[in-house]
Amino acid sequence: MTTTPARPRAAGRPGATSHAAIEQAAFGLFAERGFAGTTLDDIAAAVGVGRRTLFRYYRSKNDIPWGQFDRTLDDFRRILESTAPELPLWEAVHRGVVRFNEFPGDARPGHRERMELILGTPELQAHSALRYAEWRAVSAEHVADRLRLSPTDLLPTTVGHVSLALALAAYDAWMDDPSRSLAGLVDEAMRGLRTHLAS
Amino acid sequence: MTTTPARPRAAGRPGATSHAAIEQAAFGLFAERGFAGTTLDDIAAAVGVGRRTLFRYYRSKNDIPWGQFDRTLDDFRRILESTAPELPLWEAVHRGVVRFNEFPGDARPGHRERMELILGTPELQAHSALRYAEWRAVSAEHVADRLRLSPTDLLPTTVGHVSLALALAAYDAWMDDPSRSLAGLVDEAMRGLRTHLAS
DNA sequence: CACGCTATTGGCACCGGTGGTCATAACGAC
DNA sequence: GTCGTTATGACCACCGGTGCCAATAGCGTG
Repeated sequence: MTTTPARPRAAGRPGATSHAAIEQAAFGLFAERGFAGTTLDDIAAAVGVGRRTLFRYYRSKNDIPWGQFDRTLDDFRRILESTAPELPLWEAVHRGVVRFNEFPGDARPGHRERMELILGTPELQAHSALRYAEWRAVSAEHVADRLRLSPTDLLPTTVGHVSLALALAAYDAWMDDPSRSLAGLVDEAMRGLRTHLAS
Repeated sequence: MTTTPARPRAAGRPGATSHAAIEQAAFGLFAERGFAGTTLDDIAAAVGVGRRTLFRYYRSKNDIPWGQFDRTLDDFRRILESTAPELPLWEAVHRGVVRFNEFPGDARPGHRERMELILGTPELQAHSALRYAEWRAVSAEHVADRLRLSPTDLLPTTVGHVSLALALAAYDAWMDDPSRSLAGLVDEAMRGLRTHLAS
């Protein structure tokens, strides 16, 4: 879980590998043989490390494609906190989601490969639900903060679920058409929803 | 998968059990020892069949709590089809979701037990994502039909995701407060969302 | 009533992911 | 060099899931 620690000075035996090395080896194998077709033994061998050691870097095989998601969540939290407070709440959250999905050009291919793997593999789709729950909690907390409600109240959780819904709809569309911008699709999904509900 | 077949005349050897019997035994054990703490051997023993046989009634352990979900999906489809065509689309879908979540008083305790298990068990939360995808597809198809779009277009998938989002937010709230009506919570979530987005 | 037909059962072997334990290796500090 | 610390990797056991196949139990027929 803890990403490759950028410890000031290491105390004991140094790690035999790193998250980056594992992910690189793993993604290579996944691309070659598919996710299910790649065993942990394969990955361990490719990394040059014991199979048991992999579990000290990732909680499970399913966690490997998600990488260091906790960091990503911190980013999202920071983005939401930095939205202009004078914006209507819905728009603040929405812009946060959009910004969260803006990737610099060079990060895009890697991100796309990752998401294709995740969204195209049933085991991983299922596993993602747990990650999404953490993501929703972040938006729900933001909404609860601004409205002085509890994060478990109906409105904050609803906004959390709906924000995720828009992002996932955008991802679905992005999978169909890589040429579109992800952030643009999130925006379009929101416009579609508002129009849909406005009648 | 196929629910206990109501075959007109059986040809070969009769089944040794039924979906109902398996679910009953399984839910009993889950309540007693938890989902993870119950092995398939336990269930098989309780039902009085071989472990191997369980897999002919349910694809996996995770599928047992969901029961006959395909039937439920058919219900949902029928409910959507029977909504008044003069209603604005968003409202038709919304009412469909609300009706789908109205349970007759006597079905409620069982349904609640089932959903508590599902929503409270990480493995099952994850597995549910696959079920939700089928559910979303039903609403997306309905929207696509009425708008003469493809079910994979952005608006239909968005509506599918958002409808599910509202239902799940309602379930979250229902878990916190069993005294509320589920359908009422779906309705309240939708009202909250419309207000939220209207500013 | 015996016979064959047929669908279901259930045992068995096997794979892969996951978790526990423990001896051991490699480093920094003293 | 010794000690404390930390990560490693081997061994083991468990469980879910799958392919294979022989055994089985009703049914309809002759």
